[in-house]
Amino acid sequence: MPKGGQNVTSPVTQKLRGFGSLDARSEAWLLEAVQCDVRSVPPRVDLLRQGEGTGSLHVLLEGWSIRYKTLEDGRRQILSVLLPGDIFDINGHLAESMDHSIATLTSASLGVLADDFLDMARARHPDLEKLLWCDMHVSAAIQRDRSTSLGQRTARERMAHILCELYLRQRSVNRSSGHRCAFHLTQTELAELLGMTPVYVNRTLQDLRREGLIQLEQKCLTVLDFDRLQELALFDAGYLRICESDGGADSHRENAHAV
Amino acid sequence: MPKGGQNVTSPVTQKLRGFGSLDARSEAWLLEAVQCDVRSVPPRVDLLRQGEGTGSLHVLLEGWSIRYKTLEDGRRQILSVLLPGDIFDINGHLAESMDHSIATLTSASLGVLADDFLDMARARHPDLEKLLWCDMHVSAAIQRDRSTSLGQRTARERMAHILCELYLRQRSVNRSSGHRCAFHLTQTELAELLGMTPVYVNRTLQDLRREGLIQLEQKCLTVLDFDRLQELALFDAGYLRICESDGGADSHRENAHAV
DNA sequence: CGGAAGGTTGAGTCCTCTCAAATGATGTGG
DNA sequence: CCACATCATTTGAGAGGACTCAACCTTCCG
Repeated sequence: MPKGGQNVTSPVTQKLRGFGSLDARSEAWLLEAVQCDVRSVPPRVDLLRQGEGTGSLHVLLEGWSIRYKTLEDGRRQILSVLLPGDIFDINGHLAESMDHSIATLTSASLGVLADDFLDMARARHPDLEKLLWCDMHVSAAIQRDRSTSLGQRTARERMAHILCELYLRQRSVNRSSGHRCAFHLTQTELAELLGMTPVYVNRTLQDLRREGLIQLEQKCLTVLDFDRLQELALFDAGYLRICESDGGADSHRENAHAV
Repeated sequence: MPKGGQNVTSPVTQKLRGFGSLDARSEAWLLEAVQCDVRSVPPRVDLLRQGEGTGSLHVLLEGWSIRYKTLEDGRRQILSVLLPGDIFDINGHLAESMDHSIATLTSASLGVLADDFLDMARARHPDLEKLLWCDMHVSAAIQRDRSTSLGQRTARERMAHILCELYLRQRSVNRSSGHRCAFHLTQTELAELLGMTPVYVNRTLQDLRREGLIQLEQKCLTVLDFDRLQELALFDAGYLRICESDGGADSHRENAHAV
C-alpha cells in the first residue's frame, strides 16, 4: 500500500525503528533487500517443516503465520504468532534441521533474503545489524512470556494476555485502527497456542465478551477496555520494547517499563 | 577436576565441542577468557534481576542456576535451568533492562567475560563465534520445548521430560556417572518449572518411582529406565544437539534425531 | 536441641477436559 | 443460486486431573 508515493512504511522498517534509530541509508538498503525476492504463499502452507532442513532469513511482509511444534502422537503446540514485519529463521544456517515448523495462516507475502544479507549488514550497516539482534532478543522475550503464561496464568489470564500481545504488536506496525485489529486465529488455533481445549477457549472468550472487555468476530478483534484486559492478564508491555512513534518524528515511549 | 594435569575439560569447551569442531587455538583462548575473572557466588542469590540493568556475558562454570520470571502478584515461572557450561546474558547489551531474573540455586562459580569478548571472537576466532551462536540456538530450542511441555504434556509427561533433559544435559558435560547425576531442584522449584503445585509434584514423582523409572533423593537423580522414561515423556533428544564424544576421538551420535 | 525448610499424606473442591450434538459460517460445483 | 460438504463456533452434561488446605513427618544445621 504505497501511500503518497513512497513506500517507507514497510512493516519491517517500522518495527525495527521502534527498537532504535536507523540510518536512512541502512533503511533504504533493507527495503531493497527485502523486496528483492518476494513470494506469495497461500494460506495454511508449511514454509519450514520440523525435522527437515533449514532455510534462509525470511521476513513476513503481509499476512499471519505461526511457529509450531508437534509431538510424536500428534499434539501440537503453537509457539508464537508471526505478524507482518516479523523476521524468522534468522539463524537457520546454525542448525542442520528444524526443531519446529512454520506455516502460514492466511495468504502471505514473504521477503526471502539473500544468504549474504547478514554479512553485508554486519559489514556496511552496523546500526541495522544491531536492530536485527534487538528484534531477535524481543522474540526471545516473547517466547519467555509465553512460557510464563502457560505455566502460571489461568485460562482467562492467558487468553487476555495473548489478546493484549497481538493487539499491541499489530499496533506497533500500524495494523490497527482505533481499538480494532485483524485476528486470524481460529478458536482451535487459539487452543493450541494457549494450551487448552477448543471448547474451553470458546467459553473463556464468551466470558471476556460478557464482561465487556473485547469483541471478537469475523477475524476482527475489538479491544473495548484495554486497561481492564491488561490488568486481568497481568500484562506488562515492557518486554515488547514498543516505542510509540507515528510520523517517525517523535518517539515518546508509552508502554515502556522504565526502572 | 584437572585430570592428568591439563584442565581441558572445562564444561564450556566440552559443551561447545559438541556443536562442532573447535580449533585448539580458539579453545585455549576461550579457556583463558573464561578464567580471567571468576567469581564465587553463594546459593540462592540473584545474579541479574528483572527490571534492572543487564550485565555482561557470563559462563556458569560450576553449580546450578535458574532463569525465572515473576508476575506482579508474586507467581513465579522458572524458565530454564542453567547447568555448568551454560552461557547466559549473551545479548545483554541489546536491552536496557532485564525481562527476567537469574539466580543461583547452589553455590556457583561464574566466569565473567570481558565486554569485548564477542567482538574479539568474531574477529579472531570465527569458529568459536559460530559455536557460541549454536549454543544460543540450542538454548532457544530448549525454551521452545519447555513451552511445548507446558502447553501440551500432562503433569507426568512434563516431569519425565524435564528429568530426561537435565540428565542428558549433564551427561553432555560429564556431570554424570552411570545412570546418576546431581539434581539440585527442590520439589517446590520443580513445581515452578513445570507449572504445577508442590503437592502434585510430590505425587507425580512418587508415581515415577513406584513404576521403577527413577530414583530421586538427596539431590541425586538415578535414571533406572531411560527408555521408558523417554517414551513416557515423548522426549526427542534431537533439539539438544548433543554429540556423544568422550575422549574427544570418536563422536558417534547416539541421541541424534537423524533425518 | 529446637527451628526451619523440605517432603509426604489425606480429603475435598474446582478448573478444565471429554464426549456429543446442534448451530452457524464458508465455499464449491452443478 | 441453491445444495451440499466442510469447517468453525456454540451449548450441555459429566468426569477427572490438578489444586487447596492442613497436618504431620523428616532432614538439616546452628
